[in-house]
Amino acid sequence: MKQTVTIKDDFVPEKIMASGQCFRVSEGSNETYYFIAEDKIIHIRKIDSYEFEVSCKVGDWENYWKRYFDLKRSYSDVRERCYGKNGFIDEAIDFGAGLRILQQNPWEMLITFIISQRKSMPSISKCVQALSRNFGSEIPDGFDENDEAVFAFPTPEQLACTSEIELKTCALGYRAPYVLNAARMVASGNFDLNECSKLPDDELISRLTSLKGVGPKVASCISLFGYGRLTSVPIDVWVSRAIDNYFEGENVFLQYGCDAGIMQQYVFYYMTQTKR
DNA sequence: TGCCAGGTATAGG
DNA sequence: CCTATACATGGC
Repeated sequence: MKQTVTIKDDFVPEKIMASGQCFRVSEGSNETYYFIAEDKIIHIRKIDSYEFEVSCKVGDWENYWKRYFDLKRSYSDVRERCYGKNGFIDEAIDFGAGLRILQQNPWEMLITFIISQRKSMPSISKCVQALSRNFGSEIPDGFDENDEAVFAFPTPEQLACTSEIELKTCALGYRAPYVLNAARMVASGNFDLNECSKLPDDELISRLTSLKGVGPKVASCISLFGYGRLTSVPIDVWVSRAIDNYFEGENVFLQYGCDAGIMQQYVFYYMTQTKR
């Protein structure tokens, strides 16, 4: 169903697509963006300053996508209250205005960020696409920017009954056993992702890092993008470089408290886009 | 061709 | 606690 929605806050799909938090987004013609999450797909196109044309299943906009895009939160308020504490962060905020932290599915984040280690963002997208196409279910009436069928991200059960050999056909390399183990742990009920959402931030991280292939950085990404823990600050090579070169080795994100994860995202986007 | 990509596990000090 | 090294794969 097509409908017009009003979003009176930061929302630039192109920036979100390039921000390294979701790997199932693509751009079609007429600046239309295709987001896939779980067993859902949405097409989004800007038609006016605050007006967007969205196309998705009836009810999904209200019941799913508004939460996915974190539309309850005012990111312009966040930018305003965080501005002025640090010159480099201010630059990153200005550069990245339009970004949001998506509230994605924890299972998808778990697998996606296990895969992400020592891979480029395009490579991660290709792996996720291959996993979905090979092991996920086709989304009924779902079509991408090339008018081709779209596949949902595989469920824990679907991945649990694959093999390392099969997974390696998706270019997972040495991460294949990590992914298979995580899938079996979740599918068997030995690792309950829903229960994890009840844990405080630090316990959530330690629970996640108990899985093979999940270290502090990957756990921070799952915590931030999958569980909406905005205090999480994933420190990857780019953010680490920013800390070394522009923050005199100090983790300046901590002083932003509940907005720290958002500041991290602005800095990551700024660093990667400008190749600092 | 060597280096890097949204790192982690492991061994050794 | 710390540091060093191996790890698959693809792009440049």
